[in-house]
Amino acid sequence: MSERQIDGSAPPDDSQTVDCCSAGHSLPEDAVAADVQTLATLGNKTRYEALRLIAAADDGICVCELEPSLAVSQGAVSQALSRLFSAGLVDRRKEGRWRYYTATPRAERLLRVLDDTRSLDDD
Amino acid sequence: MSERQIDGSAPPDDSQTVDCCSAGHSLPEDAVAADVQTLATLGNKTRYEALRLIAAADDGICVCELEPSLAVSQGAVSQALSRLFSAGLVDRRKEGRWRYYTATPRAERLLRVLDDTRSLDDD
DNA sequence: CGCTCATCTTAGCAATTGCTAATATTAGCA
DNA sequence: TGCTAATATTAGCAATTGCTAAGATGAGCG
Repeated sequence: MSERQIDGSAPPDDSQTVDCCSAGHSLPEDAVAADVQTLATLGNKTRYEALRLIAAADDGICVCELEPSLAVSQGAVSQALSRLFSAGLVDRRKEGRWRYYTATPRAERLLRVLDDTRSLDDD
Repeated sequence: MSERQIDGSAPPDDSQTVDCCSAGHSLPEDAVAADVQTLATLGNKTRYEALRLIAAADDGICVCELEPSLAVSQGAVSQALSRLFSAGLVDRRKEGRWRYYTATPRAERLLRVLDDTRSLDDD
């Protein structure tokens, strides 16, 4: 049975966390989708490391420089960068034959929080 | 062909971004793995929304309260919470028959950065 | 004790992901 | 213009994921 109702002992009081029919967190549906997309993009070793390398380079870095560090094929690197771009985590500029990638402020702040909280518990 | 070398025109100067054999970002392998794990955990709608709900509740929230808001089975909710816990994004305490979940500082800071940078570009 | 509720665990499967290999595109250069 | 280097795109496949359904576990209560 999954009738979810309490017989005599009530679980917690939901007078403030619940709005009308169930608990809510008040975030527009598309903001959620965008965040999930962003996080899923970074939740992959190739893309995460690509972003780290990009963020570590001061003035942008091109695909051909990234390739030797990421242990995947050229096509995979290109796919990773496209995905980072769609997620708003990198910007890119074309220069001659090369395409230079830079980290967006959003990406930089995310990386910073990860570093700041890795084994710490400040707030 | 994948011989990756420049004939006459050098791509960028890699005198500072490259260390010895290729570009590096100087993060221990297990820190990378942990971060990727954390991000992948949040890169899923069910788990992301679960964390949002948990973070929105002041004093913890139990599974039975989460269930109606997340459009998945009870088992799936439980799995989501376990994953959030392993990733260090929530803490849990047992109280009577119920299990209460709270967000960790790390989780709270991640959510805050997401909110702060959603459509903005400050740094 | 035996029952019921809250939660967790597991097996199994459909859907999604991430890669490689191959091919396309675009820009400089001879 | 034709060649080559840099990057992007695509198809296809193995591996992983996320869910449901079913059963297991553990705590309170009569």
